[in-house]
Amino acid sequence: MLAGEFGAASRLSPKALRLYAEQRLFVPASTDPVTGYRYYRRDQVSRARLIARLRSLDLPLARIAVLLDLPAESRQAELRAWLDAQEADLRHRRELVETLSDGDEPAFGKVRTRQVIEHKFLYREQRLHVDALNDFTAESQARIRTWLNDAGLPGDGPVQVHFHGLVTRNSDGPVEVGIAFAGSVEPVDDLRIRLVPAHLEAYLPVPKAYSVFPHVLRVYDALEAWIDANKLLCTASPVEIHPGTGGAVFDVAYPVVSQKG
Amino acid sequence: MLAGEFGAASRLSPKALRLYAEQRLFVPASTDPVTGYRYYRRDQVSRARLIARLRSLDLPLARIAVLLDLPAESRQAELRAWLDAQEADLRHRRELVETLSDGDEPAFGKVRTRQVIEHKFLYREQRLHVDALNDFTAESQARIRTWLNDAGLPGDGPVQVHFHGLVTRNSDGPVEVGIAFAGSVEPVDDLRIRLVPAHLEAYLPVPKAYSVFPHVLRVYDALEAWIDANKLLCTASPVEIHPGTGGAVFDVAYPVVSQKG
DNA sequence: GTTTGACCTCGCCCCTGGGGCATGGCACAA
DNA sequence: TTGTGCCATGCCCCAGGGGCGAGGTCAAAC
Repeated sequence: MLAGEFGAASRLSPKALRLYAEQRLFVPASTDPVTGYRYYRRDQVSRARLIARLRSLDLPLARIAVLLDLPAESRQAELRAWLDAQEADLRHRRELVETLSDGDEPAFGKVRTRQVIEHKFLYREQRLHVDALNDFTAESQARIRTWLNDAGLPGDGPVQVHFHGLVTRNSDGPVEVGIAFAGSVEPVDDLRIRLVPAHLEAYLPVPKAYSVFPHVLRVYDALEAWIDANKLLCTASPVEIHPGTGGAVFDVAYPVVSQKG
Repeated sequence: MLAGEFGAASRLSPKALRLYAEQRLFVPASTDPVTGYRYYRRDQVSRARLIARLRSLDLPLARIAVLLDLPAESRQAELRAWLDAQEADLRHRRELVETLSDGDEPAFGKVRTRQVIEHKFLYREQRLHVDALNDFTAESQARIRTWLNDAGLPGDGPVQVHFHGLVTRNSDGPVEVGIAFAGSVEPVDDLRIRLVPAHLEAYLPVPKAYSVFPHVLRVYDALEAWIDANKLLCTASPVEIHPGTGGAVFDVAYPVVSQKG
Protein backbone atom coordinates (compact mmCIF):
# COMPACT_ATOMS: atom_id res chain seq x y z
CA MET A 1 0.00 0.00 0.00
CA LEU A 2 1.12 3.53 -0.71
CA ALA A 3 1.17 6.25 1.86
CA GLY A 4 -2.10 7.88 0.90
CA GLU A 5 -4.14 4.71 0.88
CA PHE A 6 -2.56 3.52 4.06
CA GLY A 7 -3.16 6.87 5.65
CA ALA A 8 -6.84 6.75 4.84
CA ALA A 9 -7.07 3.32 6.39
CA SER A 10 -5.17 4.26 9.50
CA ARG A 11 -6.52 7.82 9.85
CA LEU A 12 -3.06 9.33 9.58
CA SER A 13 -2.17 11.96 7.01
CA PRO A 14 0.65 11.19 4.58
CA LYS A 15 2.48 14.09 6.14
CA ALA A 16 2.19 12.56 9.58
CA LEU A 17 3.33 9.20 8.25
CA ARG A 18 6.36 10.86 6.73
CA LEU A 19 7.16 12.49 10.03
CA TYR A 20 6.81 9.25 11.94
CA ALA A 21 9.01 7.46 9.44
CA GLU A 22 11.70 10.13 9.80
CA GLN A 23 11.57 9.85 13.55
CA ARG A 24 11.68 6.05 13.43
CA LEU A 25 8.44 5.96 15.36
CA PHE A 26 6.69 3.97 12.67
CA VAL A 27 8.59 2.89 9.59
CA PRO A 28 7.06 1.57 6.37
CA ALA A 29 7.55 -2.05 5.43
CA SER A 30 9.71 -0.99 2.51
CA THR A 31 10.98 2.14 0.86
CA ASP A 32 11.85 2.47 -2.80
CA PRO A 33 15.43 3.74 -2.77
CA VAL A 34 15.00 5.50 -6.11
CA THR A 35 11.69 7.27 -5.79
CA GLY A 36 11.57 7.46 -2.03
CA TYR A 37 8.05 6.03 -2.08
CA ARG A 38 7.08 4.41 1.18
CA TYR A 39 5.17 1.15 1.01
CA TYR A 40 3.21 -0.18 3.98
CA ARG A 41 1.76 -3.61 4.61
CA ARG A 42 -1.84 -4.20 5.64
CA ASP A 43 -0.77 -5.72 8.92
CA GLN A 44 0.79 -2.43 9.91
CA VAL A 45 -2.58 -0.75 10.03
CA SER A 46 -3.44 -1.73 13.57
CA ARG A 47 -0.24 -0.27 14.96
CA ALA A 48 -0.74 2.88 12.92
CA ARG A 49 -4.26 3.22 14.16
CA LEU A 50 -3.07 2.85 17.72
CA ILE A 51 -0.67 5.70 17.11
CA ALA A 52 -3.51 7.77 15.71
CA ARG A 53 -5.57 7.11 18.82
CA LEU A 54 -2.76 8.10 21.12
CA ARG A 55 -2.09 11.23 19.11
CA SER A 56 -5.75 12.15 19.38
CA LEU A 57 -5.14 12.23 23.12
CA ASP A 58 -2.43 14.80 22.45
CA LEU A 59 0.34 12.55 23.67
CA PRO A 60 3.79 13.61 22.47
CA LEU A 61 5.39 11.31 19.92
CA ALA A 62 8.22 10.44 22.27
CA ARG A 63 5.81 9.11 24.83
CA ILE A 64 3.87 7.23 22.18
CA ALA A 65 7.07 5.53 21.14
CA VAL A 66 7.51 4.28 24.68
CA LEU A 67 3.89 3.24 25.10
CA LEU A 68 3.88 1.28 21.84
CA ASP A 69 6.40 -1.19 23.19
CA LEU A 70 4.46 -1.81 26.38
CA PRO A 71 1.95 -4.62 26.87
CA ALA A 72 -1.64 -3.42 26.67
CA GLU A 73 -2.31 -3.44 30.40
CA SER A 74 0.76 -1.43 31.29
CA ARG A 75 -0.14 0.99 28.55
CA GLN A 76 -3.60 1.41 30.00
CA ALA A 77 -2.16 1.96 33.45
CA GLU A 78 0.24 4.58 32.16
CA LEU A 79 -2.52 6.35 30.32
CA ARG A 80 -4.78 6.38 33.33
CA ALA A 81 -1.98 7.82 35.44
CA TRP A 82 -1.38 10.44 32.78
CA LEU A 83 -5.06 11.34 32.75
CA ASP A 84 -5.02 11.65 36.52
CA ALA A 85 -2.12 14.04 36.23
CA GLN A 86 -4.07 16.05 33.68
CA GLU A 87 -6.99 16.19 36.03
CA ALA A 88 -4.83 17.41 38.89
CA ASP A 89 -3.49 20.03 36.56
CA LEU A 90 -6.97 21.11 35.63
CA ARG A 91 -7.95 21.39 39.29
CA HIS A 92 -4.88 23.50 39.79
CA ARG A 93 -5.86 25.78 36.94
CA ARG A 94 -9.35 26.08 38.32
CA GLU A 95 -7.98 27.17 41.67
CA LEU A 96 -5.79 29.73 39.96
CA VAL A 97 -8.75 31.13 38.12
CA GLU A 98 -10.79 31.37 41.29
CA THR A 99 -7.98 33.16 43.07
CA LEU A 100 -7.43 35.56 40.18
CA SER A 101 -10.04 37.93 41.45
CA ASP A 102 -13.49 37.13 42.65
CA GLY A 103 -14.52 40.71 42.76
CA ASP A 104 -14.71 41.74 46.36
CA GLU A 105 -11.75 42.55 48.54
CA PRO A 106 -10.69 39.62 50.65
CA ALA A 107 -10.73 40.00 54.39
CA PHE A 108 -6.96 40.22 54.72
CA GLY A 109 -5.54 42.05 57.67
CA LYS A 110 -4.23 45.50 57.01
CA VAL A 111 -0.79 45.95 55.53
CA ARG A 112 1.69 47.51 57.97
CA THR A 113 5.34 48.30 57.97
CA ARG A 114 7.96 47.59 60.57
CA GLN A 115 11.64 48.35 60.93
CA VAL A 116 13.95 45.35 60.80
CA ILE A 117 17.32 45.76 62.50
CA GLU A 118 20.54 44.47 61.05
CA HIS A 119 20.96 40.79 61.82
CA LYS A 120 22.57 37.61 60.62
CA PHE A 121 20.67 34.91 58.82
CA LEU A 122 21.47 31.17 58.84
CA TYR A 123 19.86 29.56 55.85
CA ARG A 124 19.76 26.83 53.28
CA GLU A 125 19.20 27.59 49.59
CA GLN A 126 17.81 25.39 46.83
CA ARG A 127 15.82 25.44 43.62
CA LEU A 128 12.59 23.50 43.94
CA HIS A 129 8.99 23.29 42.83
CA VAL A 130 6.02 23.99 45.03
CA ASP A 131 5.41 20.30 45.77
CA ALA A 132 8.80 19.91 47.40
CA LEU A 133 8.64 23.12 49.35
CA ASN A 134 7.06 21.85 52.56
CA ASP A 135 9.47 18.98 52.98
CA PHE A 136 12.41 21.20 52.28
CA THR A 137 11.21 23.81 54.76
CA ALA A 138 10.60 21.29 57.53
CA GLU A 139 13.94 19.55 57.11
CA SER A 140 15.86 22.78 56.85
CA GLN A 141 14.14 24.23 59.88
CA ALA A 142 15.03 21.22 62.01
CA ARG A 143 18.67 21.26 60.94
CA ILE A 144 19.03 25.01 61.42
CA ARG A 145 17.47 24.97 64.89
CA THR A 146 19.69 22.08 65.88
CA TRP A 147 22.79 23.83 64.62
CA LEU A 148 21.91 27.04 66.43
CA ASN A 149 21.26 25.14 69.65
CA ASP A 150 24.57 23.28 69.27
CA ALA A 151 26.25 26.66 69.08
CA GLY A 152 24.63 27.66 72.34
CA LEU A 153 22.19 30.10 70.76
CA PRO A 154 18.42 30.12 71.29
CA GLY A 155 17.41 29.16 67.76
CA ASP A 156 13.76 29.76 68.46
CA GLY A 157 13.14 32.62 66.04
CA PRO A 158 10.54 32.46 63.30
CA VAL A 159 11.38 30.59 60.09
CA GLN A 160 11.77 32.78 57.04
CA VAL A 161 11.24 31.50 53.53
CA HIS A 162 12.65 33.82 50.88
CA PHE A 163 11.39 33.41 47.33
CA HIS A 164 13.96 34.61 44.83
CA GLY A 165 11.93 33.26 41.98
CA LEU A 166 8.43 32.04 41.32
CA VAL A 167 7.75 28.68 42.96
CA THR A 168 4.95 26.84 41.22
CA ARG A 169 4.43 23.50 39.56
CA ASN A 170 6.23 24.79 36.51
CA SER A 171 8.82 27.06 37.94
CA ASP A 172 11.48 26.33 40.54
CA GLY A 173 12.62 29.71 41.73
CA PRO A 174 15.52 29.61 44.15
CA VAL A 175 14.29 29.45 47.74
CA GLU A 176 16.07 30.26 50.97
CA VAL A 177 14.85 28.81 54.25
CA GLY A 178 16.48 30.16 57.39
CA ILE A 179 16.31 31.79 60.81
CA ALA A 180 17.59 35.15 61.97
CA PHE A 181 20.00 35.00 64.88
CA ALA A 182 22.32 37.10 66.98
CA GLY A 183 25.67 35.82 68.11
CA SER A 184 28.22 33.71 66.34
CA VAL A 185 27.88 30.45 64.50
CA GLU A 186 29.90 28.67 61.81
CA PRO A 187 28.54 27.60 58.43
CA VAL A 188 28.28 23.83 58.02
CA ASP A 189 27.47 21.58 55.04
CA ASP A 190 24.96 23.54 52.98
CA LEU A 191 23.96 25.90 55.78
CA ARG A 192 25.09 29.40 54.86
CA ILE A 193 25.25 32.68 56.71
CA ARG A 194 24.65 36.16 55.39
CA LEU A 195 24.21 39.58 56.90
CA VAL A 196 20.87 41.27 56.45
CA PRO A 197 21.10 45.08 56.57
CA ALA A 198 18.59 47.10 58.51
CA HIS A 199 15.56 47.89 56.40
CA LEU A 200 11.88 48.67 56.42
CA GLU A 201 9.50 45.89 55.52
CA ALA A 202 5.87 45.93 54.51
CA TYR A 203 4.02 42.87 55.72
CA LEU A 204 0.63 41.31 55.69
CA PRO A 205 -0.53 38.47 57.96
CA VAL A 206 -2.04 35.58 56.02
CA PRO A 207 -5.17 33.91 57.35
CA LYS A 208 -5.29 30.14 57.14
CA ALA A 209 -7.77 30.09 54.25
CA TYR A 210 -5.23 31.85 52.04
CA SER A 211 -2.11 30.17 53.32
CA VAL A 212 -1.88 27.41 50.72
CA PHE A 213 -0.83 27.58 47.10
CA PRO A 214 -2.23 29.00 44.92
CA HIS A 215 -4.52 31.10 47.14
CA VAL A 216 -1.50 32.71 48.71
CA LEU A 217 -0.83 34.42 45.39
CA ARG A 218 -3.77 36.71 46.14
CA VAL A 219 -2.00 37.88 49.26
CA TYR A 220 1.06 38.77 47.23
CA ASP A 221 -1.16 40.67 44.85
CA ALA A 222 -2.75 42.61 47.69
CA LEU A 223 0.58 43.40 49.32
CA GLU A 224 2.17 44.50 46.07
CA ALA A 225 -0.83 46.64 45.23
CA TRP A 226 -0.59 48.32 48.63
CA ILE A 227 3.12 48.94 48.18
CA ASP A 228 2.48 50.52 44.80
CA ALA A 229 -0.37 52.59 46.13
CA ASN A 230 1.76 53.89 49.01
CA LYS A 231 4.62 54.99 46.77
CA LEU A 232 7.02 52.42 48.10
CA LEU A 233 9.48 50.33 46.16
CA CYS A 234 10.27 46.65 46.71
CA THR A 235 14.01 46.30 47.17
CA ALA A 236 14.29 42.54 47.36
CA SER A 237 12.44 39.25 47.11
CA PRO A 238 9.36 38.54 49.18
CA VAL A 239 9.58 36.41 52.29
CA GLU A 240 7.14 34.31 54.26
CA ILE A 241 7.66 34.47 58.03
CA HIS A 242 6.26 31.57 60.09
CA PRO A 243 4.44 32.04 62.37
CA GLY A 244 2.84 35.34 61.51
CA THR A 245 1.65 38.17 63.68
CA GLY A 246 -1.69 38.12 65.45
CA GLY A 247 -2.13 34.37 65.15
CA ALA A 248 -1.69 34.29 61.38
CA VAL A 249 -0.19 31.21 59.81
CA PHE A 250 2.54 33.40 58.40
CA ASP A 251 3.27 36.94 57.29
CA VAL A 252 4.18 37.81 53.76
CA ALA A 253 6.70 40.63 53.68
CA TYR A 254 8.66 42.72 51.20
CA PRO A 255 11.69 44.86 52.01
CA VAL A 256 10.77 48.35 50.83
CA VAL A 257 12.08 51.88 50.54
CA SER A 258 10.09 54.96 49.79
CA GLN A 259 9.97 55.72 46.10
CA LYS A 260 12.23 58.47 44.81
CA GLY A 261 10.42 59.39 41.59
CA MET B 1 12.32 50.55 35.21
CA LEU B 2 14.36 48.51 32.79
CA ALA B 3 13.17 45.24 31.36
CA GLY B 4 15.08 42.97 33.72
CA GLU B 5 13.98 44.66 36.90
CA PHE B 6 10.44 44.93 35.69
CA GLY B 7 10.48 41.29 34.67
CA ALA B 8 11.56 40.20 38.12
CA ALA B 9 8.73 42.21 39.65
CA SER B 10 6.12 40.94 37.25
CA ARG B 11 7.41 37.36 36.92
CA LEU B 12 7.92 37.71 33.19
CA SER B 13 11.25 37.06 31.49
CA PRO B 14 12.82 39.88 29.48
CA LYS B 15 12.43 37.66 26.46
CA ALA B 16 8.73 37.31 27.08
CA LEU B 17 8.38 41.04 27.57
CA ARG B 18 10.09 41.62 24.27
CA LEU B 19 7.72 39.23 22.56
CA TYR B 20 4.66 40.89 24.09
CA ALA B 21 5.96 44.30 23.06
CA GLU B 22 6.45 43.11 19.48
CA GLN B 23 2.95 41.71 19.39
CA ARG B 24 1.49 44.88 20.92
CA LEU B 25 0.05 42.78 23.71
CA PHE B 26 1.85 44.78 26.36
CA VAL B 27 3.98 47.75 25.37
CA PRO B 28 6.51 49.53 27.59
CA ALA B 29 5.79 53.05 28.78
CA SER B 30 8.63 54.35 26.62
CA THR B 31 11.29 53.04 24.28
CA ASP B 32 14.65 54.67 23.67
CA PRO B 33 14.75 55.14 19.89
CA VAL B 34 18.55 54.94 19.85
CA THR B 35 19.36 51.97 22.04
CA GLY B 36 16.01 50.23 21.76
CA TYR B 37 15.86 49.96 25.54
CA ARG B 38 12.36 49.46 26.83
CA TYR B 39 11.33 51.34 29.95
CA TYR B 40 8.32 50.35 32.02
CA ARG B 41 6.50 52.22 34.74
CA ARG B 42 5.71 50.76 38.16
CA ASP B 43 2.01 51.04 37.55
CA GLN B 44 2.33 48.64 34.64
CA VAL B 45 3.26 45.81 36.97
CA SER B 46 -0.24 44.76 37.84
CA ARG B 47 -1.23 44.34 34.21
CA ALA B 48 1.97 42.44 33.52
CA ARG B 49 1.36 40.18 36.45
CA LEU B 50 -2.15 39.49 35.22
CA ILE B 51 -0.66 38.44 31.90
CA ALA B 52 1.76 36.17 33.73
CA ARG B 53 -1.12 34.55 35.59
CA LEU B 54 -3.09 33.95 32.45
CA ARG B 55 -0.04 32.53 30.71
CA SER B 56 0.46 30.15 33.61
CA LEU B 57 -2.95 28.79 32.69
CA ASP B 58 -1.57 28.10 29.21
CA LEU B 59 -3.87 30.56 27.56
CA PRO B 60 -2.73 31.64 24.09
CA LEU B 61 -1.55 35.23 23.85
CA ALA B 62 -4.31 36.12 21.42
CA ARG B 63 -6.92 35.12 23.95
CA ILE B 64 -5.11 36.96 26.71
CA ALA B 65 -5.20 40.11 24.61
CA VAL B 66 -8.96 39.81 24.43
CA LEU B 67 -9.38 38.97 28.11
CA LEU B 68 -7.25 41.91 29.23
CA ASP B 69 -9.74 44.39 27.86
CA LEU B 70 -12.69 42.78 29.59
CA PRO B 71 -14.02 43.80 33.01
CA ALA B 72 -13.00 41.43 35.75
CA GLU B 73 -16.32 39.62 36.04
CA SER B 74 -16.61 38.90 32.34
CA ARG B 75 -13.04 37.69 32.38
CA GLN B 76 -13.82 35.30 35.21
CA ALA B 77 -16.87 34.05 33.37
CA GLU B 78 -14.87 33.45 30.20
CA LEU B 79 -12.20 31.63 32.12
CA ARG B 80 -14.69 29.42 33.89
CA ALA B 81 -16.30 28.54 30.57
CA TRP B 82 -12.88 27.76 29.18
CA LEU B 83 -12.12 25.51 32.13
CA ASP B 84 -15.41 23.72 31.64
CA ALA B 85 -14.48 23.09 28.05
CA GLN B 86 -11.14 21.71 29.20
CA GLU B 87 -12.93 19.43 31.60
CA ALA B 88 -15.24 18.13 28.91
CA ASP B 89 -12.20 17.51 26.78
CA LEU B 90 -10.56 15.58 29.59
CA ARG B 91 -13.67 13.43 30.05
CA HIS B 92 -13.58 12.74 26.35
CA ARG B 93 -9.94 11.68 26.56
CA ARG B 94 -10.73 9.43 29.47
CA GLU B 95 -13.45 7.71 27.47
CA LEU B 96 -11.07 7.24 24.58
CA VAL B 97 -8.51 5.64 26.86
CA GLU B 98 -11.06 3.28 28.33
CA THR B 99 -12.23 2.23 24.89
CA LEU B 100 -8.67 1.74 23.68
CA SER B 101 -8.59 -1.81 24.94
CA ASP B 102 -9.77 -3.11 28.22
CA GLY B 103 -8.29 -6.50 27.61
CA ASP B 104 -11.10 -8.93 27.01
CA GLU B 105 -12.99 -9.32 23.79
CA PRO B 106 -16.27 -7.45 23.78
CA ALA B 107 -19.44 -9.38 23.21
CA PHE B 108 -19.95 -8.08 19.71
CA GLY B 109 -21.97 -10.17 17.35
CA LYS B 110 -20.02 -12.13 14.75
CA VAL B 111 -18.82 -10.38 11.63
CA ARG B 112 -20.56 -11.61 8.49
CA THR B 113 -20.52 -10.69 4.83
CA ARG B 114 -23.39 -10.10 2.46
CA GLN B 115 -23.72 -9.30 -1.22
CA VAL B 116 -25.07 -5.87 -2.04
CA ILE B 117 -26.69 -5.47 -5.44
CA GLU B 118 -26.21 -2.46 -7.66
CA HIS B 119 -28.51 0.35 -6.59
CA LYS B 120 -28.96 4.07 -6.58
CA PHE B 121 -28.35 6.19 -3.52
CA LEU B 122 -30.04 9.51 -2.69
CA TYR B 123 -27.91 11.38 -0.21
CA ARG B 124 -26.77 14.63 1.32
CA GLU B 125 -23.08 15.33 1.93
CA GLN B 126 -21.43 17.66 4.41
CA ARG B 127 -18.35 18.14 6.55
CA LEU B 128 -19.20 18.17 10.24
CA HIS B 129 -18.01 17.27 13.70
CA VAL B 130 -19.41 14.54 15.85
CA ASP B 131 -21.61 16.90 17.85
CA ALA B 132 -23.54 17.98 14.79
CA LEU B 133 -23.89 14.50 13.36
CA ASN B 134 -27.19 13.49 14.94
CA ASP B 135 -29.02 16.63 13.92
CA PHE B 136 -27.68 16.40 10.41
CA THR B 137 -28.68 12.76 10.13
CA ALA B 138 -32.20 13.34 11.41
CA GLU B 139 -32.85 16.33 9.18
CA SER B 140 -31.40 14.65 6.11
CA GLN B 141 -33.36 11.49 6.70
CA ALA B 142 -36.63 13.39 6.90
CA ARG B 143 -35.96 15.35 3.72
CA ILE B 144 -34.81 12.32 1.78
CA ARG B 145 -37.81 10.20 2.79
CA THR B 146 -40.13 13.04 1.88
CA TRP B 147 -38.50 13.48 -1.52
CA LEU B 148 -38.67 9.76 -2.26
CA ASN B 149 -42.32 9.66 -1.25
CA ASP B 150 -43.07 12.72 -3.41
CA ALA B 151 -41.57 10.80 -6.32
CA GLY B 152 -43.93 7.92 -5.65
CA LEU B 153 -41.25 5.63 -4.28
CA PRO B 154 -41.42 3.77 -0.96
CA GLY B 155 -38.54 5.60 0.78
CA ASP B 156 -38.62 3.27 3.75
CA GLY B 157 -35.16 1.76 3.39
CA PRO B 158 -32.55 1.94 6.13
CA VAL B 159 -30.57 5.15 6.53
CA GLN B 160 -26.90 4.88 5.62
CA VAL B 161 -24.26 7.16 7.03
CA HIS B 162 -21.00 7.02 5.08
CA PHE B 163 -17.89 8.31 6.80
CA HIS B 164 -15.35 9.50 4.27
CA GLY B 165 -13.20 10.94 7.02
CA LEU B 166 -12.82 10.68 10.71
CA VAL B 167 -15.68 12.39 12.54
CA THR B 168 -14.67 13.42 16.05
CA ARG B 169 -14.59 16.57 18.12
CA ASN B 170 -11.43 17.59 16.29
CA SER B 171 -11.96 16.27 12.84
CA ASP B 172 -14.84 16.88 10.45
CA GLY B 173 -14.56 14.16 7.89
CA PRO B 174 -17.02 14.44 5.01
CA VAL B 175 -20.20 12.53 5.79
CA GLU B 176 -22.91 11.27 3.47
CA VAL B 177 -26.39 10.53 4.81
CA GLY B 178 -28.74 8.79 2.42
CA ILE B 179 -31.10 6.01 1.50
CA ALA B 180 -30.81 3.35 -1.23
CA PHE B 181 -33.67 3.27 -3.67
CA ALA B 182 -34.85 1.70 -6.89
CA GLY B 183 -36.68 3.65 -9.54
CA SER B 184 -36.21 7.17 -10.73
CA VAL B 185 -35.93 10.43 -8.84
CA GLU B 186 -34.47 13.83 -9.60
CA PRO B 187 -31.78 15.53 -7.53
CA VAL B 188 -33.01 18.63 -5.68
CA ASP B 189 -31.26 21.32 -3.67
CA ASP B 190 -28.35 19.57 -1.97
CA LEU B 191 -29.77 16.06 -2.38
CA ARG B 192 -27.53 14.13 -4.76
CA ILE B 193 -27.78 10.80 -6.47
CA ARG B 194 -25.05 8.33 -7.21
CA LEU B 195 -24.90 4.76 -8.43
CA VAL B 196 -23.48 2.18 -6.04
CA PRO B 197 -21.98 -0.81 -7.86
CA ALA B 198 -22.65 -4.33 -6.68
CA HIS B 199 -20.16 -5.35 -4.01
CA LEU B 200 -19.54 -7.55 -1.04
CA GLU B 201 -19.74 -5.96 2.36
CA ALA B 202 -18.50 -7.10 5.73
CA TYR B 203 -20.72 -5.94 8.55
CA LEU B 204 -21.08 -6.12 12.27
CA PRO B 205 -24.25 -5.32 14.26
CA VAL B 206 -23.59 -2.82 17.02
CA PRO B 207 -25.23 -3.37 20.42
CA LYS B 208 -26.63 -0.31 22.13
CA ALA B 209 -23.85 -0.10 24.70
CA TYR B 210 -21.34 0.49 21.93
CA SER B 211 -23.45 2.63 19.67
CA VAL B 212 -22.32 6.03 20.93
CA PHE B 213 -19.10 7.86 20.32
CA PRO B 214 -16.41 7.08 21.24
CA HIS B 215 -17.28 3.49 22.15
CA VAL B 216 -18.28 2.82 18.59
CA LEU B 217 -14.63 3.13 17.63
CA ARG B 218 -14.06 -0.26 19.24
CA VAL B 219 -16.53 -1.77 16.81
CA TYR B 220 -14.60 -0.32 13.91
CA ASP B 221 -11.44 -1.77 15.38
CA ALA B 222 -13.02 -5.19 15.68
CA LEU B 223 -14.45 -5.11 12.18
CA GLU B 224 -11.20 -3.96 10.63
CA ALA B 225 -9.26 -6.58 12.56
CA TRP B 226 -11.63 -9.26 11.26
CA ILE B 227 -11.29 -8.02 7.69
CA ASP B 228 -7.51 -8.12 7.99
CA ALA B 229 -7.57 -11.55 9.54
CA ASN B 230 -9.80 -12.90 6.76
CA LYS B 231 -7.58 -11.63 3.96
CA LEU B 232 -10.05 -9.12 2.74
CA LEU B 233 -9.44 -5.58 1.59
CA CYS B 234 -11.55 -2.53 2.38
CA THR B 235 -12.44 -0.83 -0.90
CA ALA B 236 -14.25 2.23 0.39
CA SER B 237 -15.27 4.17 3.46
CA PRO B 238 -17.17 2.55 6.29
CA VAL B 239 -20.89 3.04 6.62
CA GLU B 240 -23.35 2.84 9.48
CA ILE B 241 -26.72 1.35 8.51
CA HIS B 242 -29.69 2.21 10.76
CA PRO B 243 -31.40 0.09 11.94
CA GLY B 244 -29.06 -2.87 12.11
CA THR B 245 -29.69 -6.55 11.75
CA GLY B 246 -31.05 -8.67 14.59
CA GLY B 247 -32.32 -5.73 16.58
CA ALA B 248 -29.01 -3.91 16.65
CA VAL B 249 -29.06 -0.11 16.76
CA PHE B 250 -27.07 -0.12 13.56
CA ASP B 251 -24.62 -2.19 11.53
CA VAL B 252 -21.14 -0.99 10.76
CA ALA B 253 -20.10 -2.16 7.30
CA TYR B 254 -17.14 -1.96 4.93
CA PRO B 255 -17.21 -2.72 1.23
CA VAL B 256 -14.58 -5.42 0.73
CA VAL B 257 -12.91 -7.56 -1.90
CA SER B 258 -10.74 -10.57 -1.30
CA GLN B 259 -7.11 -9.70 -1.11
CA LYS B 260 -4.96 -10.41 -4.14
CA GLY B 261 -1.49 -10.53 -2.56
C1' DG C 1 2.81 5.53 -27.66
C1' DT C 2 1.11 9.21 -25.29
C1' DT C 3 -1.53 11.98 -22.47
C1' DT C 4 -4.08 12.74 -18.35
C1' DG C 5 -4.98 12.99 -13.71
C1' DA C 6 -3.99 11.17 -9.35
C1' DC C 7 -0.52 10.36 -6.19
C1' DC C 8 4.00 10.59 -4.47
C1' DT C 9 8.45 12.83 -3.05
C1' DC C 10 11.17 16.72 -1.06
C1' DG C 11 11.85 21.19 0.65
C1' DC C 12 10.64 25.56 2.40
C1' DC C 13 7.86 28.72 5.32
C1' DC C 14 4.12 29.07 8.86
C1' DC C 15 1.94 28.61 13.52
C1' DT C 16 2.97 29.03 19.54
C1' DG C 17 5.80 30.81 23.23
C1' DG C 18 9.47 31.42 24.18
C1' DG C 19 14.99 29.37 25.59
C1' DG C 20 19.71 29.77 24.41
C1' DC C 21 23.56 31.71 22.30
C1' DA C 22 26.59 35.13 19.73
C1' DT C 23 27.56 39.74 18.87
C1' DG C 24 27.62 44.50 19.83
C1' DG C 25 26.22 48.83 22.61
C1' DC C 26 25.74 51.26 27.01
C1' DA C 27 26.94 52.54 31.62
C1' DC C 28 29.15 52.50 36.17
C1' DA C 29 32.93 51.30 39.22
C1' DA C 30 37.82 49.92 40.61
C1' DT D 1 41.51 51.18 31.34
C1' DT D 2 39.41 47.39 31.96
C1' DG D 3 36.12 44.77 34.11
C1' DT D 4 31.23 43.64 35.08
C1' DG D 5 26.46 43.73 34.27
C1' DC D 6 22.62 45.18 31.70
C1' DC D 7 20.48 45.70 27.36
C1' DA D 8 19.48 45.16 22.27
C1' DT D 9 19.21 42.37 17.81
C1' DG D 10 19.35 38.21 15.14
C1' DC D 11 19.60 33.39 14.40
C1' DC D 12 18.60 28.47 15.49
C1' DC D 13 15.87 25.22 18.36
C1' DC D 14 11.62 22.49 20.43
C1' DA D 15 6.57 19.68 18.78
C1' DG D 16 3.48 18.34 15.20
C1' DG D 17 2.35 18.95 11.63
C1' DG D 18 -0.49 22.26 7.51
C1' DG D 19 0.04 24.33 3.14
C1' DC D 20 2.22 25.24 -1.06
C1' DG D 21 5.10 24.55 -5.17
C1' DA D 22 8.27 21.98 -8.10
C1' DG D 23 9.02 17.94 -10.05
C1' DG D 24 8.94 12.51 -10.39
C1' DT D 25 5.73 8.14 -10.82
C1' DC D 26 1.94 5.35 -11.69
C1' DA D 27 -2.01 3.26 -14.01
C1' DA D 28 -5.43 3.59 -17.07
C1' DA D 29 -7.62 5.83 -21.06
C1' DC D 30 -7.05 7.59 -25.79
